[in-house]
Amino acid sequence: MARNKHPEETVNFILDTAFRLFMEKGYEHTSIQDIIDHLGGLSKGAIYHHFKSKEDILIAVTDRTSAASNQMLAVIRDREDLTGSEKLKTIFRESICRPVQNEIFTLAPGFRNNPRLLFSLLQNTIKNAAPNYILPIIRQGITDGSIETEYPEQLAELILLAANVWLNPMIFDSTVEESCRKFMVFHQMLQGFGLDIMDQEMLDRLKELTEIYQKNK
Amino acid sequence: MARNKHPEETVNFILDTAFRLFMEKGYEHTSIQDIIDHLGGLSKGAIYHHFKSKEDILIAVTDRTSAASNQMLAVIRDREDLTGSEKLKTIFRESICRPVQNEIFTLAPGFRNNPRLLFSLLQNTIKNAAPNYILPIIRQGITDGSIETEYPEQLAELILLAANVWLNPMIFDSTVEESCRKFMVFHQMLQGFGLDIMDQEMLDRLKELTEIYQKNK
DNA sequence: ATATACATACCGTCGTTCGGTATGAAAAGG
DNA sequence: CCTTTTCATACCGAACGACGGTATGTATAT
Repeated sequence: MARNKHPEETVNFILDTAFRLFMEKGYEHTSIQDIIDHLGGLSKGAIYHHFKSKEDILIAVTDRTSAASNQMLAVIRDREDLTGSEKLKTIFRESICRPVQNEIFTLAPGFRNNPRLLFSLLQNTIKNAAPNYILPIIRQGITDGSIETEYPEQLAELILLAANVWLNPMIFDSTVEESCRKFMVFHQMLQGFGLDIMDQEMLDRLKELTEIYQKNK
Repeated sequence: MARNKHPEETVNFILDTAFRLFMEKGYEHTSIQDIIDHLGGLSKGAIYHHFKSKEDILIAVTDRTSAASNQMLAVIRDREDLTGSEKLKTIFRESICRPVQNEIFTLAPGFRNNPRLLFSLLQNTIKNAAPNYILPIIRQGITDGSIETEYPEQLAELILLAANVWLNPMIFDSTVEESCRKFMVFHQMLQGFGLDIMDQEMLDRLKELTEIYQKNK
């Protein structure tokens, strides 16, 4: 294949392809040759010129995916017109309501039988999202009186794990009914921490995403 | 190596060795050859005579590990002298207080950087432990008035995920301080569901296990 | 005698490496 | 200003070692 004047296009092309295959077949069941075959002419050398290993591709894929999400989180975190509690609510609404989720949820089976991808999601949740975005918001909530806890770091982790992992229909393959019930329990759990931030709109959207996923799996 | 008159000893030997290596090096970084090298004379033929694949070994390892745990869960589930709430408390105490945990927690790094092993723990928690052991107890708790919820299936999942995964120092590599704080948040979460079942003894034991793990990692 | 416990030689595929080519931009020379 | 040289970079593809897995052989227990 001819040399590309804009190599970042090639990199993005590889990442797009790898992400799709990782989601469809799982990381471990996607070989480098699989990626090459879906790259339309590009070779093994091209891949190993831009990435140093298969694992490196996975890291780049997840970094790129979480970058978009992180930006949304940062914007909400840094707003000055909301209480801590209101910021959390805004984050949950944004997270499930943003249209890009529709695409992702069609890339079934996603995280089922995909330990590596799930693991990287877990890592990103605990090492990045919780301490850098949720924790400052909870701290603000403590200050402005909208959240009460003695352990903001741990609350951030628990809430985010429940929301991002347990409540994610792609991970535990929930039916619409199960998603709905999980949502209610999650709502109750947040109330136990003094947070009343889940509403009907979010539940409806969660049902919608669950349906999209169930149809494509 | 000579033929063993009691082949189940060989099977157990293979499982012991594989489990140790999976915990120490991770499933993906343990090759069949690695296992053979630690088997003292046994060959690849022996392994593939008793197991049909590497994945099959992993399944057998996790089945055997959870079998012991399941038996304890079954005994407590079927007792007739305890309320649902009391059974949950007994399970949590037993889970962390049983001495066998000391051994397991020395097999660091355990689940860190070990997606497959963590994944099988997650699967066992959701597909087996929650519906077969915790759910009946919660149902009983609803009947006897010691637990209140409209969604017993989901509450079982959430509680067990929080306890087995999030609270497990081997998985998220918690310090003693962090374990302690997680315990308090978990306690608060359970209280939000009307359950006041965590006590000082459990916290002390959790600290102890965390220390054991931290020293061996 | 036969089924089983194990050994060994071998296979295809995997991720990765590496010597090589093609290309284009910048520097040097006219 | 045009040409030539230089050099970094994009990409190619054969080859490699290690891997998981299999086929076949052999010895032993029942």
